[in-house]
Amino acid sequence: MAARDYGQYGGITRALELVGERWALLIVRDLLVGPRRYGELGAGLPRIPSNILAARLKELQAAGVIRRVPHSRIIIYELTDYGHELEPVVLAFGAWGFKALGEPRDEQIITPDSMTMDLRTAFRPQVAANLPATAYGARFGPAELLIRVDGDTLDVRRGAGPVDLAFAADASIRRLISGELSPERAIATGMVEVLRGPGILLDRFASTFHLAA
Amino acid sequence: MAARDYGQYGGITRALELVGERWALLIVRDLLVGPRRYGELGAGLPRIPSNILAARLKELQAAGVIRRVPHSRIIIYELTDYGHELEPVVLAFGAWGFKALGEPRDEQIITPDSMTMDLRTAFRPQVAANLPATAYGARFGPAELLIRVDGDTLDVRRGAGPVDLAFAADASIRRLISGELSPERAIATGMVEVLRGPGILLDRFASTFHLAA
DNA sequence: CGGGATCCCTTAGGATACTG
DNA sequence: CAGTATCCTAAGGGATCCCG
Repeated sequence: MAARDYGQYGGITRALELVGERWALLIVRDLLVGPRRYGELGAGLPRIPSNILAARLKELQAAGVIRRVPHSRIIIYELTDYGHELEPVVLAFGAWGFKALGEPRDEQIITPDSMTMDLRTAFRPQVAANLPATAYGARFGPAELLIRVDGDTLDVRRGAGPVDLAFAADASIRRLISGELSPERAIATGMVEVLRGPGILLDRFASTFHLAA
Repeated sequence: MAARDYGQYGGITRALELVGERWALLIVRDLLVGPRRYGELGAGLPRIPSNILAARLKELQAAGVIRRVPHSRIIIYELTDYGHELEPVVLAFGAWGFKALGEPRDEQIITPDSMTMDLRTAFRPQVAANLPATAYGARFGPAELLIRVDGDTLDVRRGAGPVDLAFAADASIRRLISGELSPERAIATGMVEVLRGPGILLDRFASTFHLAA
């Protein structure tokens, strides 16, 4: 149960001992979106074995990265302050990996939490600050996100709500964010389907969320 | 040989597929210090099995993170541009882990490359910019580093050279950097041994390299 | 039903030895 | 020096079962 060590004394080896095991950083990623229950974490991590999830939660707790909070009958997992300090690392790491994303393989899915973190990664506050406050409703397969941009702040949460633009997309949203695909062509080719509101707002979306290779 | 995937389409999962395997990020860390040969990498990664090192190098190469460069008879590994973009991530990750470092266990060693990266992590350019240019010679067990600070730039390399202050320390150097131990006490208790130059310069060192929990 | 624990099997990782 | 080859252990994967 103790994470395997590297026989070395240093910052990076220590970090890897704490969150370097398989699945661990993905648990942290999902908890950065918000506190989650055991079942929610399992649902957001496709095919993670239940025993591995349980083991990682114990290890992360022992490492002081997460906390186990019983709420009446149910149990909530949340990041400690120290765990929360991983946010810039996870975002930067995600930005790096985003650039290497190709087309999705068939068995790959998009979960609400992973999409939320990718949006945070691609968010450009300095651009958004000069644009009007906008609410987007985005549906990626089964996942529906409510994306609110106001000034230089971003708020993403699950579910629906009043929005200026509602659209449905699949993984090709990546090509919109990377700039490989223009908003016009995304709509014209049907890769992004506008459900409500003026399609021109997709331009604003693409300016707000941008991360090029 | 293909790294195991996570069945998910997103930036962080992609990053973990590329450099998330055990040892991989440590190889990247050492290559951030400079190009290295196979044997040098093995020496800097205590107890890494040779077959694992070979496997990781192939995977990292296939991932576009490192490059294999034959130089006449010998072979050099170096980061690609894309691999080099991991530098801020590795530094931030190392800073996070540094805060959780306790006392070293007996079998833990300090390698020149890991110490170099820890120094880069703890370096405070804005503080250094207001101090005179200084060269330190630091010996950590068998590893000897030449640390040159000039304005807001830092240069660390192996070996000796003309320095303003030469000192020997062990892993307790961490407590100096974290601020748990004052430079005066570090010298008084013998944890840091001044070999050459005025010991007062250790104050400057502690101001320049600081990373508190 | 949420939150796990247990089982068995597969595969990656570790130790050591060996080779061009 | 720069890797392969081999053997073995331990961690991960998948399904199922359990308990409050």
